Amino acid sequence: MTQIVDALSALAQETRLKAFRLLVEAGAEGLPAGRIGEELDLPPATLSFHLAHLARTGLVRSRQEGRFVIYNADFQNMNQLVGYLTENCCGGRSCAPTTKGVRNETLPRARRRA
Amino acid sequence: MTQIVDALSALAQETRLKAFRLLVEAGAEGLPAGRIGEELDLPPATLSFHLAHLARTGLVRSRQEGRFVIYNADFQNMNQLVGYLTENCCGGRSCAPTTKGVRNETLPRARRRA
DNA sequence: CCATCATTTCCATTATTCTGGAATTATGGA
DNA sequence: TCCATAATTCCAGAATAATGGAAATGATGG
Repeated sequence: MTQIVDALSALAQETRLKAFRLLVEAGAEGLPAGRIGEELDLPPATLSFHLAHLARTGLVRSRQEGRFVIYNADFQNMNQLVGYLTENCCGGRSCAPTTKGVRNETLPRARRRA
Repeated sequence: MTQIVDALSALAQETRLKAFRLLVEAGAEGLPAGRIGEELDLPPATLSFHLAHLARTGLVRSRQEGRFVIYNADFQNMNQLVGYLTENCCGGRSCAPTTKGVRNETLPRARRRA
């Protein structure tokens, strides 16, 4: 539960949510910290603070590459978070996205459950 | 985005997450405030503070019923939150729930009666 | 109305989080 | 080595959130 709360609070902040979305867009390769700071127009200390926060919760990982530190989203952990919410906070209902375009073929066929 | 951040931060707090889960369990009928305070062992002012927080974000609704105020989870809004996360924060990956007992490669969890 | 119970509001206190300048560490190149 | 660049840590102030006692509001039955 603590882990879940931590992960939620990591995303419950505009700057961090934006940063995380950039990393999601960037995919597995990730982005150098500075690139994120540039996009979000953040002073380095503030940027570092937020990236560290995301990293502490496991939603994000970092690796050194040359003089850059590359961050990337950890999709596995993000999956677990969404999984938790779906299972524990949706009362057994689908909680699947209902937005246009995207049809959830990824869902394992929600077998009826009376 | 503000809405999403607000909803996330509503859940990003242990007391509120617990309260919300109680309401999810309780389903559409909901629970009187006092019942929640009893379960979570909270002084009334603290309880009210957190319920109001959840209600402000729309994750929860309340109605007066006799001398009780009944709270219930708003599954529609919760769905939207999960939908947002799935679509915007999962990079197109499944992020799908394992509905009921189904095991997913990355989900080490289990437990919790069906 | 009055007593009582349920809940909220008020308010002060404490705790936590956010912010960013300045100093520091790390890396690579000339 | 020395310099430039990338990023983090240090630190302190500002802002926001959580806590809960006490008083106020609201609802119901007598």
